[in-house]
Amino acid sequence: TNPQWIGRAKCAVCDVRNFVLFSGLSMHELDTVLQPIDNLHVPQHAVLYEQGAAAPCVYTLRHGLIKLKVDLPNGGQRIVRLLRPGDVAGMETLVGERYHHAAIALQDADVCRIPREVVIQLDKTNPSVHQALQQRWQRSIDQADHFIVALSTGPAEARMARLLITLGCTGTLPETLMPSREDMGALLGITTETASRIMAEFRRRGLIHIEKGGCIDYDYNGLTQLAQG
Amino acid sequence: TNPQWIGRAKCAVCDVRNFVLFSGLSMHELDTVLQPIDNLHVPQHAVLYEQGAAAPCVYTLRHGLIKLKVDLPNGGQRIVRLLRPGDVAGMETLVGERYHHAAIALQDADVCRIPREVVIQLDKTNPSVHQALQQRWQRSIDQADHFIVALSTGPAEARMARLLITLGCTGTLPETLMPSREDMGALLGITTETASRIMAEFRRRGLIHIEKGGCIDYDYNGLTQLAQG
DNA sequence: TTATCGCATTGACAATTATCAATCAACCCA
DNA sequence: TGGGTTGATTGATAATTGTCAATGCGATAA
Repeated sequence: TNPQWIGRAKCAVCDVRNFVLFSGLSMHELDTVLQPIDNLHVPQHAVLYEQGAAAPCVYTLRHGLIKLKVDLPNGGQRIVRLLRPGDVAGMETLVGERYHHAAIALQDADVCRIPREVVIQLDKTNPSVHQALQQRWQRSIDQADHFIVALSTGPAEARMARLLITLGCTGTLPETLMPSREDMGALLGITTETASRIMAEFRRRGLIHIEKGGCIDYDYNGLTQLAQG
Repeated sequence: TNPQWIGRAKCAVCDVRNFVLFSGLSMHELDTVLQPIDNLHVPQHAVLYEQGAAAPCVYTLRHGLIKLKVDLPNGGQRIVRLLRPGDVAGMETLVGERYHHAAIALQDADVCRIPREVVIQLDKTNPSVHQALQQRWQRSIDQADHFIVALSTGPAEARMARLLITLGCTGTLPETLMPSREDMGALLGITTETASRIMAEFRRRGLIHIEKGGCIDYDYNGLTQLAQG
């Protein structure tokens, strides 16, 4: 269960091309850049990169869901970000030597691996890539802020409601795949047991309907209500 | 108690010039850029900008301490970042229209106000400014991560210990000025009363010595111990 | 000086959450 | 089919934290 090489990237026919880093490049420019870019499949639970590892590449997420986590001194872990299609992982390589988090697939994922030098070069020469990079940076910050304000503030029940809304709102799937209770705990800064209790309670109250590990649907209004408290 | 205009910026003689945005510019380049940059004094508790306001400018902090906060739906507030000399506030103006937080001085502060267009222009034309900007972006992300991992994880006592270490480690002052208990609560996601109780308990245990609102010094080892739990 | 205001502290109690342990359900594999 | 493994759930209890109210303390202004 390690990342698997799929082939060279074909940005020109990429179905999420408009959301990823190179959406502003012309076909010609794409050709000259594509060579060193690989297309990887990251199976669920596979590790894209480890915290502290040398960081030679940036990754754009084409499909799936990836968590960025850091290990805590007491053995636990804390998830600091969730990446969705169009997001970029490992941007710290543009300024530093090492990855600041571990990147792990929560669902099967497809990523494009881009050597840092390619990104640095394009950032210099191509204004649209430059702008796209700035937007990714700001997006990371906005997401981190969301983790602080929405997922790390207030009682656990409200945080969980906000997490479910976060997962559901931006997901385009009809049914959202639920993270494990352990991951929910790491997302919210609570224990696995508390996460489980709250989810079970939500289900009993009819706020969510879970089947086969996926959430069939949920009561958006009810959850929004809880998210206030 | 509003920000006060002090004068035109004099980057060439700025005492923190090596830490701020334009450290890589030559004297000549500085001259052509300095015109639109103002030097402001921000008294303690003064608002540099409001959340959601139009964002025409970026600010570099020369002296003092500034908090970035967001208002919560229930009336409370959450501090998502602390800015120190050399940090930049309002970078979201480079990709968006409005400020994402309110910026308020925790201590008397001096800032340089730089119109977004100036920054955008220099980012295009000057590699050292470009690199400095990237570093500020990454720095914001790292700080946000620290708020999630260190200040929003684990029991309140451990979080408070980590906050004190954070405040003390990077402060160059012999004595660190303590934020109010209310701000500490907003920093850690706990109530003012809990913040007060923990601080009082730290003092009784001799972990910190407070005098005249400022913390004279603290037991670094003891706090580090607590920070683990 | 005295009144008053803002903030820190403390108390009492309720609510929430962690901890530790047990049980349950689903799934895989021999 | 049966044992074993993993993750979710639940229970009992202790520890932590929030809530509401009161008190103390220092600074400032009348």
